[in-house]
Amino acid sequence: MGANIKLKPKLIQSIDRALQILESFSNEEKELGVTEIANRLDLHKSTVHGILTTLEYRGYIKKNVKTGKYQLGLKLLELGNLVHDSMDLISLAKPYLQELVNKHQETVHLVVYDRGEVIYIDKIEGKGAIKIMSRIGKRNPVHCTGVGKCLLAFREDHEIEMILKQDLKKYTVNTITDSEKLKEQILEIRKNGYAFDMEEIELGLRCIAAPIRDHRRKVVAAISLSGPSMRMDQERMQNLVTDVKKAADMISRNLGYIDMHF
Amino acid sequence: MGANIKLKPKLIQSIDRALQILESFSNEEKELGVTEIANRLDLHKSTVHGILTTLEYRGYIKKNVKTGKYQLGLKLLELGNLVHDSMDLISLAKPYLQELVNKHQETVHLVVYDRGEVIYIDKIEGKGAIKIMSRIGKRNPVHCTGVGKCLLAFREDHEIEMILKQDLKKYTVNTITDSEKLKEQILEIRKNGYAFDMEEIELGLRCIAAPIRDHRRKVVAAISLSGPSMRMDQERMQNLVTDVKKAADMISRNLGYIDMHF
DNA sequence: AACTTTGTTTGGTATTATCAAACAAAAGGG
DNA sequence: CCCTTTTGTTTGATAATACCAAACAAAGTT
Repeated sequence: MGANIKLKPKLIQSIDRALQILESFSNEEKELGVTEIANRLDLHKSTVHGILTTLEYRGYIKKNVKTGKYQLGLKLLELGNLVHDSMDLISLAKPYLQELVNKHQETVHLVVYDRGEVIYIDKIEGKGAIKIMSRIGKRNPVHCTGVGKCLLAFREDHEIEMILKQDLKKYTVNTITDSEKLKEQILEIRKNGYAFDMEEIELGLRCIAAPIRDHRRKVVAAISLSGPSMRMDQERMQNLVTDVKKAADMISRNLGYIDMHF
Repeated sequence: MGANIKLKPKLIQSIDRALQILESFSNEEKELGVTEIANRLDLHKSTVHGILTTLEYRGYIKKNVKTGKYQLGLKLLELGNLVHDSMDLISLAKPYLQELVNKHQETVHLVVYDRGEVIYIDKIEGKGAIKIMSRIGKRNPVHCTGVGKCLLAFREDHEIEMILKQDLKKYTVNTITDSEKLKEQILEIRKNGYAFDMEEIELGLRCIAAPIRDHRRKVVAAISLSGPSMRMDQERMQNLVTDVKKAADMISRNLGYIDMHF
């Protein structure tokens, strides 16, 4: 669970269960039955039924009358859109991300940092046949993604130390699990203003990432351009750095960031 | 509440309250405090606090450490996106809607029917200075919107009768509140395959709407092109009908609909 | 610095969510 | 086609749990 060291606070059981039910749905499992959910969360089906009734009444769940199963409701589309619209960052960054995609035909991500993890808040796919497995709202660790290392590099020292102290889970042979080595790279990233991910979370996946700063010069987000290793040799990656950094800088400027170099 | 005749079922209080809290947020009120919510929903602040803690733990709510107030969380972005992705209709319709917007520079909507009401599931804004007040996820009555009348016209007769029997709320001087007159119009819409909204829900707002059918020839959605009356005179509207119908037909075809006219 | 207003924590109480069991309605299989 | 199995729904008794109130803490305001 990343650097989320927070202890589980006193939760309201029924609400917590309701939220867990919502999260049981996924792109692979768009429809779930009562007993299916009950087994998964180890609850009684009558309990699940009651929760579903409440969720359905408010539009968070919809029952498919044909199959009798349940699926996520349109209320979530509404609330999701509300969140989307409140994030100025997304709409502001969109044109620059689109430009990157158009020019290089690789998938681009926009992410923010949240409690020791990275959250994808926008994504534009390249035309390439190879799709990157990612999803808006998805969380990933910081130590093995380009954007993650970018965001980590500009956090406060004590927070970095905290992450480094924790167990750096190994995802591939390239994942950096040695905290000393990661620290070195963080210093590099700070100096250069960009990061690479050399198949550190998934074999065959490489990316270039760069940080986004707001008007207070604080790093608040990061973008990345990812592609399959076969298209991402060292030389091309080095060439892409300029464009990725430029896009990130343009977004920063739109957030009120003023470059002090002159 | 439209034709939603459903009685309030036995709801789980705490969950229902939690959902009501989520819905308290809006574009105008992105941040709310504990007591603010408590007063609004007539709950004790300790109760609200407990619910918020649970919602926050799961990421549905995020506390702004600067202001101390709460706002909607990124988990809703994730779930909203999940719903979005499961609706093939949206992505499938997008290019045709975009084409309409590009050509006519007016706002376009994509809607579905749900329990006697219309729900907006996508929207692309025109470049025009006058913005249409609408929002993805918003519900509107069927009797006074172009899309609503479109969707109603192709429902089963008994459902139409049910809607007609109900009180047709007056929104403007142009709102059709006479069920006989509405019935006549519905027959017209069935025959012609498109509907007008002549400032029936909001003064100064007109639109052209057309139905979308799936592979079973069933009307499952509708689109509309809306604009301010000053740009929407009778002549232009009549001219727009062709393009709106054409876009709707193209989307229908993408859903597997096969036209039997030949 | 005193006073509001706000968010948070606490624990007793009664409401309420939960469980189990029985029912109903489909689905599957012989 | 009927019987079996699985699934969704309803019920009511019980104990757990969400709720309220009151007290506390921390800001914000005058």
